[in-house]
Parts: sequence; structure tokens; C-alpha cells
Amino acid sequence: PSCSSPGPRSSAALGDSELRVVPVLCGPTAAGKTRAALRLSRVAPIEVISADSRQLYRGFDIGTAKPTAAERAGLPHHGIDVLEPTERASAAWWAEHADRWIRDVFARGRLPVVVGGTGLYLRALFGVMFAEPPMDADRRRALEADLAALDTNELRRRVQQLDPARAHLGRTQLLRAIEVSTLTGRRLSDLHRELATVPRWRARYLVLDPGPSLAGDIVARTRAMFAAGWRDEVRQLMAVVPPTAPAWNASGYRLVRGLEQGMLSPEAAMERVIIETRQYAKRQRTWFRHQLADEDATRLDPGQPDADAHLLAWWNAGSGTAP
RNA sequence: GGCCAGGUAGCUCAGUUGGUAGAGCAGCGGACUGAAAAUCCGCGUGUCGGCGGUUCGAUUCCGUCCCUGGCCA
Repeated sequence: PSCSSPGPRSSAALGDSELRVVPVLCGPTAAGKTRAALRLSRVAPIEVISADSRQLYRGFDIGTAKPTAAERAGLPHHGIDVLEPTERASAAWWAEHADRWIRDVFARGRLPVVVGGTGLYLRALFGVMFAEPPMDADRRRALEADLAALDTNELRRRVQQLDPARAHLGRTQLLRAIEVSTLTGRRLSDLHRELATVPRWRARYLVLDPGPSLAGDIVARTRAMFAAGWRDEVRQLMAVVPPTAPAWNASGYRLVRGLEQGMLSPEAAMERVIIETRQYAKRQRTWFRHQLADEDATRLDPGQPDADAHLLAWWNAGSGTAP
């Protein structure tokens, strides 16, 4: 299924030609997305909209590979350091804000470029979401507490009854399917269909993937994070951020926390961080391989010799200067 | 040099009372509609250390050699 296909409702409401096109730099970890954005900033008045679910959080800097202050100095970034570590982000929350940031950038006569690897967030912004009906907050909290005690098989069994189309999914999705159908009386999969929203922007994706060298990049990047004081950052965060805060839910941070608590050796922590990062990058690859409409996506190895020319060609093809 | 314990999947190991073997981790593929750096699903042929012997049949028993660790000289 293409995440950019507007669907029948949107076509009727708003022709494709009316959707403004927004360029997107995405792809697996360590793909030089920031470098590509910086390069583009030298040829066009761009501003970056970060589509990264972890860079949202204040204080979680080193392990989330946020662009540095120097990199941000000449190139405005939106969507970084906008949440407290205890706040829970969501794809819809992000898409709503990103929509506003994009509008503002256009209003200033500049060009937004979305940069990031959180595929679901990109889908929420450029694809079809749905208008979630209101749900009672107290009932929801109570239900969440009840469901937390159940094992995944039991949750799956319940979803088999409530909304079988979602029963093959993971625990997080099972919990949501149960919550929505319990609190709204409607199946989530039906709501997805009936309350589908209209895409507001059309994306052109440049998927940056260094291919086989990614594994080595991850090792180097992880070493660099430790060398840059990641452990100190985590120790400081541990003093003020509760262990259950959503921001900890970033690959590596729990491991470094375990290291600071003496539950792991430095070597073991490093090794596990590298493995988790590699596994995450693999999931990103799978997402960007299958979830983007081919006609909207261009793929590029940022390490190939003529990468810069390809990047600029891709940019120019979309900005209308040279088709 | 002697004794003991090991040598089985990339790693850590289980197992076969003789009928050529299976877990975890890693890896690979996939899913994904308000937690997504999340959460899940699928994929296991490897001279069972080498060479001989016994046997219809040996990774399994016997002999021998090699390697690793420990103890004793």
C-alpha cells in the first residue's frame, strides 16, 4: 500500500495538482541526511523539519545523533528539543506540528525539507491518517493499567475477537486495537477506513542508504558517541528523568543506563548498542523499501562518487528549475 | 611429561541408552494507520576436532593424534 496515494475522498476534495510538494531526506541511520541537508542549504533557502521521534526530546542529545549546534547555526531546524522526556510523542502529534512548521516556512518565502528516519511520522504527514474519535482519558488510563498485566498471547486472543484484521500485529498495536474498540465501540480497522484524513502535502523522497558500509558506519558512530561523553549525559539524565519516561525508549539509552548502574561491562554495552542500532537500521531499510510509492522515491548511496551531483539533480528536478 | 575436563551452527551451549542433531543470541527476510530508535512474525546442513577400528549403520562406543582450559610434575 502506498502511503502517498490520496484515496477516493481526497481526490474528490482536492486534486493532486493542488498538493504542494515537499522534499524529504530519509533512510536508515547514519546515512548522512544532515550532510545532504547542509549541502542543499548552500543552493536554496531551506529550513529543516526533523522527522525523528527521538530528537524531539530535550537533553537526549548524543545518543540520538542530533545535528550539532554548528550544523544548526546557519540552517534553521524545527522539531528538535520540543518535548520534555516525560511527554509521550505520537505520529499524529508530530504530523500536526510538522504541518504548521512547513506552512510557516513557506510563509516566510523559504523552502521546507523534511529530514528524518521515522517512517511512521512521514506516513502520518504525507499519507492517510484518520480522525481519532475522542476517548475518555480516565477510562483509558484504567484500561491501560489492566492490559499491561496481560501477556501478548492473551492480547492477541482478544484482538482476534474484537478486530481480527489487526490480530497479526505486535503488542503495541494490539494494545491500541483493544483500547480503541473498547472505548469507542468501533473497530480500529473500520475507523481507519471511515475516518481517513486527506493528505496535506505530497512528498518527494530521497532515500539515502550507504549500503554495505552502513555496518561499519554504525560501529564508528557508536564509538564516537561514547567518546563524546554519552555516559556523562546519561548519568545526568538519570538524576532528573524518571526511568519510565518515554524518552529512554531509544536504542542504546537503556543500555548505557545499565552500564552506569554496573549491570554491564563497557565492552558489553558498546557491543549491544552497536547490535541494536544495526537492527534498527535494518527495520528502517525494510520500511523504506516497501512503504514508499516507487514513483515518489529516489534512492541514493551518499558515499558513491557522484552522490553530490545526484543530490542536486534530485533537488532541481523537484524545484521546477530543470526537469 | 602425567592426570582431569572440554572440542557440536558465526557465538554460548544442549542432545543423540548407536539410525547423521536443536535452543538462545547474532544474521537474513517480512509486517507496521495516534508509544515506531517502539512492537511483532517467519527462516536452522552444521566435514557434531582429524584419522583409524568395531558395527548393517558412528557425531554417539573403542584406539590414536591434534587443539583449548585446569591441576600435578
